[in-house]
Amino acid sequence: MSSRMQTDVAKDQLRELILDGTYPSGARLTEMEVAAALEMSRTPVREALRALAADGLVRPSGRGVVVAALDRDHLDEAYQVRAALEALTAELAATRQSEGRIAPADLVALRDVANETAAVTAEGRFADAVRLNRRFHRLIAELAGNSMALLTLERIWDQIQVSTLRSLAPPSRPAHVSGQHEDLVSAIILGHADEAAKVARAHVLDTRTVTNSKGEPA
Amino acid sequence: MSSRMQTDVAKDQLRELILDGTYPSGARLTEMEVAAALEMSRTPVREALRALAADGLVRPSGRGVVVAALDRDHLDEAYQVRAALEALTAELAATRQSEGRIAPADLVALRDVANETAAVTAEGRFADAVRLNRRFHRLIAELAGNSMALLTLERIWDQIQVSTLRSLAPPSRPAHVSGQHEDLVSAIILGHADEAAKVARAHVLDTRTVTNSKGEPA
DNA sequence: CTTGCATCCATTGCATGCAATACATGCAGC
DNA sequence: GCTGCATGTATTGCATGCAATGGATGCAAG
Repeated sequence: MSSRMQTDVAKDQLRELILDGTYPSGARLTEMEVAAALEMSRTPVREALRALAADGLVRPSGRGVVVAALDRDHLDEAYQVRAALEALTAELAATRQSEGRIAPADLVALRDVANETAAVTAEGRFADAVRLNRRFHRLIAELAGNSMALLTLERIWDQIQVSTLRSLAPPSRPAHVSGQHEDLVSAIILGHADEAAKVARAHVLDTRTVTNSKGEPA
Repeated sequence: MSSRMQTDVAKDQLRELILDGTYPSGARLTEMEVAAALEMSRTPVREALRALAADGLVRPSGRGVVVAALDRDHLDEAYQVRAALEALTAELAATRQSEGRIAPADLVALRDVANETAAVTAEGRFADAVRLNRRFHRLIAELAGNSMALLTLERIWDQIQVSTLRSLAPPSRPAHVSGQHEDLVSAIILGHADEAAKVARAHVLDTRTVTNSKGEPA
């Protein structure tokens, strides 16, 4: 049964196509179109679309579904939830580290990703930067050892990503963001749970301000 | 389209049956059984089961699905996420209150539910207490005005509820719990955001300890 | 040129058929 | 009596047919 059903294939492929902007937000998808594109029947496509709707990536709109985008208010809400959860994962990761339950190699990997993210951002490779940034935050969530938090965050990240795709802008202060990442890594490595939580929350809310405000001056 | 499809009916009914213990955790459900019980074909049932699986209420298990229960570790994870999110909603609700954006009647309603919860708990009507307790927490999430947080919490509440159904035990210190509810209501009414967050987090983690520990003495 | 309405048809929601398959059952060998 | 394998069967995953529906289209009236 677990042999990757077509439903799963369809869901993963559609998710990918939505998150990389091939199907931009607002695009209308019909079962038959997608079925034709993925060369399968309507049934698995239908199930995939419903699953994506449950994840908030598409939204039923009259006939068929459209790729969803959060409006400004809902995007703000998503960032608030994300901030709360990333504060949690950062805190948990730092705590585990202070208890010696995190492998040094994992911390090295985390720092490497942070550095790589800073590098590609500085180079202006924004698509790569988005991917690495997300990987950075996911690594922390994984270090937290809370699968429920990770799962919940993945859903929220997806929604934020699809909602901010069109404004695929560089951070206004790349060095600032990289510095925050660095601070977060340090707090985790040092096992400072409260500090890690504080930095993580501030970082997420800061990111929200940058990507989601009209004209916040530096 | 929005005219309550059979898929939705099936999902809601099954969710209800699972949450009230009619289908206890571990019970195996087959598409055909459910289809017969709900008097519809396999297709909408199938979609409902997949939706419930995405919500974590059932889990595919070989042929068919079984009603899911979180093991001790995952239940702990769920409580951590819940604590983080309820701290957020309490904080947001208090903030809105301090900004005068909450109708007095809503606060009265909140206090009423808290009192009623305390009353039925004291009376030993535990099933009612569970329902009211959940309503209490949901009211706060609604006052927070963050639909994403509310949605996320609903999912987690569902999973916790189905996982703790069998131990439908009274809180070991009902007055203690009621006092925490009271403190939370007060913090929100006074608009003390930080305090509300702190109390909410502590309350959830306290609940976890009580319901999820082996033999914590009173 | 715009507005209202009737018609049409694309598209969905649901039912059902069919093949694949995982699990249970029972039998043989040890 | 226990273990391993073969066979049978229940149940799924997917495809497809059919009726319902709602949005688009075109026409007529103002």
